[in-house]
Amino acid sequence: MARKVGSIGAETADRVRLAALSLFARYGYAAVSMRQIGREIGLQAGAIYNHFPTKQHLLRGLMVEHMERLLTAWEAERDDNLPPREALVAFVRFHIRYHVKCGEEVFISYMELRNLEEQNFVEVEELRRRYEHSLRSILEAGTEARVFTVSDPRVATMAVIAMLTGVTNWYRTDGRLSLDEIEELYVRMISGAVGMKEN
Amino acid sequence: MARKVGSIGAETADRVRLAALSLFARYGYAAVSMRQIGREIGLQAGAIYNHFPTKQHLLRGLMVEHMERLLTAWEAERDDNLPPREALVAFVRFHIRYHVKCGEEVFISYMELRNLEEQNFVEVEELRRRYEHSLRSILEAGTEARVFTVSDPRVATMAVIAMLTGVTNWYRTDGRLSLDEIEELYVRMISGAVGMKEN
Amino acid sequence: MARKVGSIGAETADRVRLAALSLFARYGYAAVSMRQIGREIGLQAGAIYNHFPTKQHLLRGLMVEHMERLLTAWEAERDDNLPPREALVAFVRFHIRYHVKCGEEVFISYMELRNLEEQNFVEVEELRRRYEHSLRSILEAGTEARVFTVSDPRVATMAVIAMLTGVTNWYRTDGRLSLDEIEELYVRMISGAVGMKEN
Amino acid sequence: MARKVGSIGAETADRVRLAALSLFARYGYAAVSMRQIGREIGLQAGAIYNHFPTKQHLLRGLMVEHMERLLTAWEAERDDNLPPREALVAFVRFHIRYHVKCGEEVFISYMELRNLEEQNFVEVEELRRRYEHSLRSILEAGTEARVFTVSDPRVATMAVIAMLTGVTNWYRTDGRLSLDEIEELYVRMISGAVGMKEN
DNA sequence: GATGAATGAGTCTTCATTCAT
DNA sequence: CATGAATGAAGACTCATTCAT
Repeated sequence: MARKVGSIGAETADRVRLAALSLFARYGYAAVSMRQIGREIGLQAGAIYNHFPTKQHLLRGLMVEHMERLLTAWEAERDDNLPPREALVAFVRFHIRYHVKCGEEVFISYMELRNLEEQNFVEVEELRRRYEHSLRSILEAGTEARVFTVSDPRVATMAVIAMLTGVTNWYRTDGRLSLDEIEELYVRMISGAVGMKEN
Repeated sequence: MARKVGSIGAETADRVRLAALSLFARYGYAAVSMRQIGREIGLQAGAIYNHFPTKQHLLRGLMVEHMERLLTAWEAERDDNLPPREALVAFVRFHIRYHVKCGEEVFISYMELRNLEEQNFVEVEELRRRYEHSLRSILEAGTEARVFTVSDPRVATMAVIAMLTGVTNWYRTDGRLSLDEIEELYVRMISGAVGMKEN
Repeated sequence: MARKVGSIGAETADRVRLAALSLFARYGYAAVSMRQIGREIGLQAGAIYNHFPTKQHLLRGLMVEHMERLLTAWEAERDDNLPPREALVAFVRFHIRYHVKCGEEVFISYMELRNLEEQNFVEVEELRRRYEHSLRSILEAGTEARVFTVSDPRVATMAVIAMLTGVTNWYRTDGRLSLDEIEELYVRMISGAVGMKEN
Repeated sequence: MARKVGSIGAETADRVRLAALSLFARYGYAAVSMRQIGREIGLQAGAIYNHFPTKQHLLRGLMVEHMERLLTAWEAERDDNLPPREALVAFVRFHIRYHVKCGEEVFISYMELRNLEEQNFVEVEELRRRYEHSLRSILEAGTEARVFTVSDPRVATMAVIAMLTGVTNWYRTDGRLSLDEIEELYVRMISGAVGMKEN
């Protein structure tokens, strides 16, 4: 049988993406089959290939698009004129706020790196590098301005990112703490971690 | 752990474990086949079943044994009489030192949780909870004693663990920094993060 | 066979036929997909079904039409009043000249017989039988007239056809020998094979 | 379930080969599935891969081994001291006798050439070239010795081979003519085709 | 008449697992 | 305890074909 009435290509592609995202996050890329993705949205596995040439393309798309959206959102929000203290706070708040909204994307972006083929891996890593570089610049500027006491900005960058991203592992919309409270907690902890001077 | 002469079976089981560990870490549990594990050590896939009843048992074993070794090592080293400041420093140093030594175990213990069958998952999570509880106790004690300024010990525990475990993602034996220097950096950052009083 | 202006449909059908012919000859009927044929001429696979009801019809068409054109061409050229010697020479020259012009059709007409459904197979075989019967009649007439020395006209027919058709396997337009020279060589060899008396 | 009692590897491989040969000959390589081959001999498709790494290897094996057996048989029978007339007769008789015994191998060796991957194709072609070269040498020697009247030995070689191999297309063990009679007919026709002098 | 999206069956191949030897 | 051969299910992907638009 042919096309279901009213179904449009782009719409189906989006449903596939969504199903894949959710399944990859829950079971892992390698453990999820095209059949399973199709079943989730009432499609034969083969039909997915009308929208994505391979399973790998599907994964790459999810990761690259996530990273690009993240970068775009950060570019829109960052303010390079902010002094280091305020810049760090802005980054921390942005990172948490943005990441808890798309926990699944974040999760697979860390977990499925090894399932990316070389070329796609390089592409995603470059995007990540660009994002994390923002934080490093802030830490370096603050260190130079003697408002932070960071011995090794490279290590500090990774430490802060690790701490921040960890939030997505336990954050629940209906949890004990509001998003605002969580942001506040992390601003305090990270301020301390980088040895931020009180004023 | 020297093997007695003739205990060739246990030796083979160990070779399987080692190969599986390395392959699971590199490619992921779901993406690694029993044939691949066998090939790595010159064995037919079928022979693995003389030592492990299923692939899932193999994974469970790696994860449970890792967590148990970790707990045992920590039990041996912890000193509950230490005041909070010193206890925290001891935990930080222990965690880093222990984890960088077994990056692969740590990696799969985080990555492959979702590939554990329910019962095994529960078991591993309980072990992890016990380990992380040590840190939480230290943070709570230090907060109560007003030597730390931690607003939310539960969140702080997860934040500190996330930051610390992140080290295994980039640590290289022959890297720029010695293990000692790295421990020092993290002691400083985490001391700051928990608002440790200077004295 | 000029197409009337506007008869764009028939034109598309012809492009399909041409593409299918070429692809079937190169890769074999079973190994060529409707998508591949469509791609070759910038068409979606589905569009082919506006012109041919099934892939099998496409194959049948190519083979039947080839055989019919061959028969028609031979009917136009044959001269039943020719004496056996001249008739054989005429057949040899015609066969070679005609077959090297449509190597692909000849090729698939031999190679894809087994991919024809029963009914289509019978139809094509009947056409082939009719064509080859011309040669057999010539050989029988010549034998009766004692200008050929053929022990078994049935076997001789198949032997001559096999020898002649083999030309299409190696003939190249720009090869070492001209078509005329090739015809001459085969006339000599086949004359010998049928024991043609010198005069 | 594991191995069926008594089945041995080499034996199964042979049964696979035989089934594949027969099916490839009847339906063509591309049209035959591994399932079909397995079904023919009561095996799951997957089990075939215990004996042949790919379907292509199976095909290559059938063709290469056929050509090698053919060459070996001819090497055992040829006698380079025979004068051209006798040598040609020997070749004709050998070719027919050998080829009618393995019609399926011969058939796929011609039909499935295009389904061989480049490297395998080259290998098979080289074997074929070596075999056909024997005939060409005979024709050239006979021409030089003026016992044959061949204008172009290269073309004559292909013509003779084509005529001879055609036999496999219609030969039936229980046919009208005995193998001996058929050999006799072809010796006469081919002697004529190469213009063999009567004595 | 063409497209693009869909189906359902099929492709080759790999998988975890079993078991006679 | 290991091998090698097997099973049956499943993997990603392609196929001929259909049909609403």
